[in-house]
Amino acid sequence: MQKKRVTLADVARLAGLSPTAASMILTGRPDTRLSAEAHAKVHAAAAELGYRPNVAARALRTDQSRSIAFISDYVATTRFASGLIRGALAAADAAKNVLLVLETGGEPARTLRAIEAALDRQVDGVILAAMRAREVFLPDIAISVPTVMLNGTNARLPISVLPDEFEGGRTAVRLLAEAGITDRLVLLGHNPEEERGQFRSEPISRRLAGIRAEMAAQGLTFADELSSWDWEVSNGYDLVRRLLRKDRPRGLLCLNDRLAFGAYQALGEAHLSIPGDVALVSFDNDELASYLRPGLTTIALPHQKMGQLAVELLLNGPLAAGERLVPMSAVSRGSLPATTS
Amino acid sequence: MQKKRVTLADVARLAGLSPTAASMILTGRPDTRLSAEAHAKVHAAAAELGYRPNVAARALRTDQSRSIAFISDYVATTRFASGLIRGALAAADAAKNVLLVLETGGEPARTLRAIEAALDRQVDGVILAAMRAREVFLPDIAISVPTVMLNGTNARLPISVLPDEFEGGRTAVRLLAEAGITDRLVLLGHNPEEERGQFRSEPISRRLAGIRAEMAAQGLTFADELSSWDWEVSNGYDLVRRLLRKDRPRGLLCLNDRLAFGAYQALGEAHLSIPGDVALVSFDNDELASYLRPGLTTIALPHQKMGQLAVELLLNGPLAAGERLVPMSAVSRGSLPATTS
DNA sequence: TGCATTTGCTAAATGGTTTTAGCAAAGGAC
DNA sequence: GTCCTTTGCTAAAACCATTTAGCAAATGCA
Repeated sequence: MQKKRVTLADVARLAGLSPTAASMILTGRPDTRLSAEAHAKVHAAAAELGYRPNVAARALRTDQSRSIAFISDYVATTRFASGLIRGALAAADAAKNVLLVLETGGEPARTLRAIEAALDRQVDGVILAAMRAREVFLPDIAISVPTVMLNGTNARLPISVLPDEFEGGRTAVRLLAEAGITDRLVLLGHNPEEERGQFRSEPISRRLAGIRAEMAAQGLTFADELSSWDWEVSNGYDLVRRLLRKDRPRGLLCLNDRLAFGAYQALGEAHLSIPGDVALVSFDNDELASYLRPGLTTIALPHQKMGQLAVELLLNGPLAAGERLVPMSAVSRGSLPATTS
Repeated sequence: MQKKRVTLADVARLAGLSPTAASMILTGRPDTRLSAEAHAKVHAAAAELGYRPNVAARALRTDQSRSIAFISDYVATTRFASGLIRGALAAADAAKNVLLVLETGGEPARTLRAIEAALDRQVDGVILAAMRAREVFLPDIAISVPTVMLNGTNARLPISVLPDEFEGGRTAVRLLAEAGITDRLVLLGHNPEEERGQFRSEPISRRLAGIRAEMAAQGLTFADELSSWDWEVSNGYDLVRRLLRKDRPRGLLCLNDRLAFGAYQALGEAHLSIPGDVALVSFDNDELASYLRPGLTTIALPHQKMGQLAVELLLNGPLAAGERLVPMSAVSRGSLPATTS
């Protein structure tokens, strides 16, 4: 007993006009010559019947579905990275679009399948997102709709939205310098191969480049650089524990918040106080940063803005090649001593 | 110069058959009488041309879009809750479906808009998800497709997938008892109104009910019950700090992992060791639990399985009313003393 | 008045698939 | 040889909105 869906023809009939007229009026065509009276009648009829256009029919005719695909390697691995989706969702919603979310696990075969599934559904655009910034796999298939990379790069698709890691790196160092932490400074998480851009992540190389640049500008040097391939909590803990056996740092520059959390644990065990004995600055503004005690001062990844920008780029095309860098801003909590100004 | 999309008519022409035949063969109709030769020719032609069906056209004709809507209050508020989406995504993908993700912020107006947007797009089913288990707003609109609640409840829509909180609560207490923690036991996060089911969350009431039931069964009582409206890290810290001023608990039963993390911080400051001085059990298996030192033993919310089940229910209909309870299993890390068996 | 233009609207085609109804040929029963 | 059934396939309608081309009436201009 499902009531049949209301179609445009129903609206037209009730308004005493043709479907043509109803369509033109409801889609708000600019140059039409239909009377004000006709407009009123159609709108009234549509409202009365609760008319909702059939998107499939419209898509068939116009090749536009008002939906865009968000294809990512992982869906919100970090709570914070889910900001990418959230930002995209908000921007899509604002433009009366809808997001098709697909997950690839980073696997080429699934990526291909995901792109095809999206294309089959007539999406108006594709966002290829990476939860952790890095070079992204792009299958060898022509994507016939506008496409942007989000938080990742690929040489074959030079349209991307990225955090401004270089400036972010500089900001972190500046924060330390401004807080008067200028010696016994240790870098946590650096990885030599990484820095040479060999592996993983071009954006992370930029983060390091920014750090180096600002260190030089401030005339500072690191007393030590502890490298680690993974950047998990346990790595931070192990590195700092080992460090504390020989040296006592004054400041720790951690390449992400999880490393910093590990550092907190090691410092706590050694009964060192933050920021009195050791100050910390970190990157990402992971959910963790606000949980720690004292709160962790960190350079935030602007995930939400990035997601939003990606959708806006797609929708407001045409797309120009190039990178859009979104600023990373410092979130000051308690892991740096208050500036004496 | 975009090559035009390959249509079914193209395939039929190449195969030397009618579109009717091609359609029947490619959709795998069971009772057709087309020859084996015809099957071979159509499949060959489709493969050669790289034919992909136009989902919009198919949706128009069949009212089925092979896509389902995942409408949630928040997208992955907790990193862990994103398991809901991930599970749904995996199950959808396995059935060659796609997920339309929409966020409502818990607002009635946005919820209504989201449902309409989904229905406009001919989704085959709707999942109404809540990131934090609770009573969910349901707008007064007829949803013409199969619908399930995920991690939330609503009296008007009695089809839901929920964690088995009652059994989960019992498991937590059993874990403590088995580890020999039977006195100076403190409950952390209980809220009297909550327990009476007045506010927020029916599922959480069940968690408490399970705890009470198993405590009684084991002949145990709580030495103290610390209540708090919010369950953030800082609440756990404050409560335990205050507790330590007068008492020293032997075991802490925390109602979620964030509270437990706060407890870790307070215990650490007081130089109490875990699990030697104080043992902890908690709920959720938030990402946090694995970061802590020692790791936090916690009763996991089976988010991924729940998301998967929700999609499977929709796809394998017909839907019977009722709750599907998904078991919560214990994840043992280091916050309980090893069992002496 | 006669012709051209503008105004206000509609008929019909279109998009790509599924599905209903049915056709022609072959085979079977008698 | 006739009639009925089965086999293998197709023509055409249907789904619903958009859009092109164009029609009839009214208006403008001389």
